[in-house]
Amino acid sequence: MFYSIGMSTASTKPIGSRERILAVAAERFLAAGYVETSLRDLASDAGMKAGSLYYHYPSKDHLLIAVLERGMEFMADAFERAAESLDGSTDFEMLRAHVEAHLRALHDNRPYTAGHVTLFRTAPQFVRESIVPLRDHYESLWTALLVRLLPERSSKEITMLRLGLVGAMNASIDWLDTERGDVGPFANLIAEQFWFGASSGGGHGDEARATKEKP
Amino acid sequence: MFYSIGMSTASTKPIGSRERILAVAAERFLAAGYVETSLRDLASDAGMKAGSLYYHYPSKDHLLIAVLERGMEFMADAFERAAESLDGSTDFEMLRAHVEAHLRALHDNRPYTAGHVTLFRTAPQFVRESIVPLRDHYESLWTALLVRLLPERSSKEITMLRLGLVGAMNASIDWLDTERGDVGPFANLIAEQFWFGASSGGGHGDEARATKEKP
DNA sequence: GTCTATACTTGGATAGAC
DNA sequence: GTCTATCCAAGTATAGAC
Repeated sequence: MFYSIGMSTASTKPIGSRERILAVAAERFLAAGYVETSLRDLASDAGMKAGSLYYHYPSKDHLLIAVLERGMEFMADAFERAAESLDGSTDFEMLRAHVEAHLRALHDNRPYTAGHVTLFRTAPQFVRESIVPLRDHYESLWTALLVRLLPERSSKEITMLRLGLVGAMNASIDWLDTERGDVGPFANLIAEQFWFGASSGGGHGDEARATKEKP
Repeated sequence: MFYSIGMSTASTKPIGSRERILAVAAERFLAAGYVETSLRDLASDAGMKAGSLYYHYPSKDHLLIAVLERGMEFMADAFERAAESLDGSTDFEMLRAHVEAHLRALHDNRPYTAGHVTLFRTAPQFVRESIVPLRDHYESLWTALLVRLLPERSSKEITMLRLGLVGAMNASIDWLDTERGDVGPFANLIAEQFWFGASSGGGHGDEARATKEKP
């Protein structure tokens, strides 16, 4: 089976092999797991034979690293783009915008980003070590945001809150079906719950529910 | 290497082989992953040879099923024990008690329960299908609790809130080091944040912070 | 209940032709 | 850049002795 981006006819500019391999790898690693995916599987998906993969990547590990790196790049880019043009915002608006950016980046680039959530923990040590710097960088962006929003919290509390928030957002990859990709309502719910709490069932300013219920 | 529960001398009643195999499997599966763990590894940890495992379990898959089942039993038991003796409690107290019960069960039986969090997603299909019923049952306990606490929420919102809350709690297995096992403060933080929101930095009733800061 | 020995399969990686 | 052919390692599972 061929990966179907730009492969329909020879007229559309075909995607480079290196990039195509990366795409099918992200897809397969996520769907079937890293170890369960053989290089023969990947080669088949990419329309070539196993041995040919080594012309583009030096090993299976390096291929996984490339997938995870790409995923982290998507996430960090989204965060930084969301950070622009938020100068006049309220604290909650700022939080909400970043939550939405995270969720959107997570789901719009699913094979790469969800792979990060799913595969990192069980990846070979060599792979994990290669990715840690990128991971740390992304975490530091969230830490800085939360410190800014919650200046009175201890750093331990900030860490816990960050992990809880990110954990809650990432848990959505298991079930949030973006069939028409509207993560907006869920972003609102998450941000609202994080900021105001679940017990305050909707009575805290219109901006919190602005896009939540559109009748 | 031998698993060290009750194996010091022949005087202490030795743990049965079947149970010992289960314990080392939970440990190894969590630490190294399911596929990365060979039956030879498990046998070595359990003090026997690979072939002997088949006297106790019919396959590697069944061994993983047994580990995950045990984990779910721990979790469900803890939830139901927490549910007793909570009749006169406030809503928040009830939530907090269940959060603490979940976290305590999660960390006190770590190899089994964390295995559930880590291994389920990447487990062979046959394994996943076998434990889905147990998983559903545990999720239904939380759903029922949240419905009771938040009667005005839609069922979709309840689902999202449950997944967010459980996701946040489960994320703690990656970093919460229970070196002297005090999950209490973290349970407070999670419950507080979920119920009152992160922005309300401590000004909402003493019961919320009762055990949080003990000077 | 545990051991030894082994059958059988699959996977990552390399070499050299085209 | 891709293919074919192949090497070598490792794993699950089985059979039968003790």
